[in-house]
Amino acid sequence: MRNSLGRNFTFGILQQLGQEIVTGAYGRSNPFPTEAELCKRLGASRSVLREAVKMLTAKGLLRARPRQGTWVEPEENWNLLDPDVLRWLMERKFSAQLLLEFTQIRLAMEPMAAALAARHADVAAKAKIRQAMERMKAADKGEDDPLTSDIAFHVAILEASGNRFYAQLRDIIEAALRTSIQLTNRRKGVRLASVADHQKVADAIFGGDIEGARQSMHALMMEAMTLIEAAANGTAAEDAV
Amino acid sequence: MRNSLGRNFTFGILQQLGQEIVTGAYGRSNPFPTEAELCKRLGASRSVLREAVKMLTAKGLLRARPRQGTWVEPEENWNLLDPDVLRWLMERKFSAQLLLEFTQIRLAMEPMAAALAARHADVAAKAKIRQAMERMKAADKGEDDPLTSDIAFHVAILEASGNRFYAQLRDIIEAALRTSIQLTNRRKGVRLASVADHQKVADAIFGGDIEGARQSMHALMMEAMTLIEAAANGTAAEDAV
DNA sequence: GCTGCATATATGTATGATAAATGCGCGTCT
DNA sequence: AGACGCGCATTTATCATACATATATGCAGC
Repeated sequence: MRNSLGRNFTFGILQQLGQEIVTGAYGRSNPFPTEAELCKRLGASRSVLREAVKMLTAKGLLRARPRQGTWVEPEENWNLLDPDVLRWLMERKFSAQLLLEFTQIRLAMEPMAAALAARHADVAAKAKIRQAMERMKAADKGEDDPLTSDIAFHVAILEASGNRFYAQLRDIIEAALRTSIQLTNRRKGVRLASVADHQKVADAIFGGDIEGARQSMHALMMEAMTLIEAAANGTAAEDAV
Repeated sequence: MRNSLGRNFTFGILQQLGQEIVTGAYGRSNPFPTEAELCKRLGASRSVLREAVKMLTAKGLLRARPRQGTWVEPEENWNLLDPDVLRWLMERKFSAQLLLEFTQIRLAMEPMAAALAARHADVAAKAKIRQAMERMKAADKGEDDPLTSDIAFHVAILEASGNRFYAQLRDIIEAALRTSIQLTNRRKGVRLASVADHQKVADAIFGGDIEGARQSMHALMMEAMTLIEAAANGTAAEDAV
């Protein structure tokens, strides 16, 4: 039974190749194989292989031309904001540097999203934020999962912004948080931002306090950033172990 | 000769289907056709059609299951930050609202990128910014293209940030600017931000003035935002004509 | 040394056959 | 009557193969 990776065979090949590519498995010394070679190596027909390669092309990882072959695109052309690409990177080529760069994105976006949420959030959106806060409180008492409730909180705010682009960050922030927790957790019991700090953000949004929402979310992000910067300077040696 | 759309047949089908999808051509009343039907309609073989569909799947626009068929995903699952998707939207389903939401992203990201650039930019990155400034000055005198030189300026700063995610915004900002110019230009002679305002940003970056870079870029973005908000409120009727 | 044609090799396209997944309806058993 | 399960039909998924097209490379001719 091939279908063990979640969906279908093509999807599995996509994951495997995607992960291999982002980890730098193919380069000058080991160029990306030809169609026929990959088929043999992966035990796949040309159809599935080509479809997987096309998907990777669509994500900016590969490019192909007749006679010249298929090659891995330079990293600056990868669609880093594609959920799959970011997940592969985070899971297979995690580095504190990568997480730091990503958090710089969150540092810019999330305060703005909170401000927009304070301005536009409708009843349903606020209810979702409130619900996430409940989960965080429960998690604080050990009655819910801290990671997923934290994700739910940030996602709820992004969606409450009423801006489709901010809402789109949902998947990539989820991917990043889900893997980055490893780093911060590894450093003995460093606690993430407190429930109270999250509550401040929520309250500002509920009260329509635009600047308050922006600033309290900014504070939250700076907390995370500080932790990551410390880890980036501290775990280089540990990572090698 | 089929190869008139830039690359190959598959690529052309990808563009066409992508544009059709984002404009809402397929919905409840007109579900996405089956493989065989599309092949006939587009005069394409199953290979190219399936590969194009896979690429659209990779961008979050489509999803397929045996017996159930292929369908257009709800809009919140589209990868709006994929350059292709954004371009299709901007070119084929342009709206002031969409541009406004996108500019809210720029409003958050670009000041941060400028701040990072003021902090990290190396000699080469600064040279590129300087070069873009020269182009803008030339454009102001009618000796260069205003649009592409403006794009070059913003892209140079994004790349100077030293953050891969910010650098990745290059393509989507280019796509947005290239099409959005229509809107602002349509309103008789509204001028874009002045060369002097851009120069302020550049100078702050050259001088390592982090907060200055952030603030001057923020001012630049607010200028653009104001124009777009005005257009969003003003051109609704015009657009209908 | 240059031009241009032949050729080899990679991807691109076309097509037929078969497998697998799954909604739906029919029939059966209780 | 109702619940259960079996088989059928439909659509994508996969496989195999043939042929087309683009293009880097090298040889031939000047």
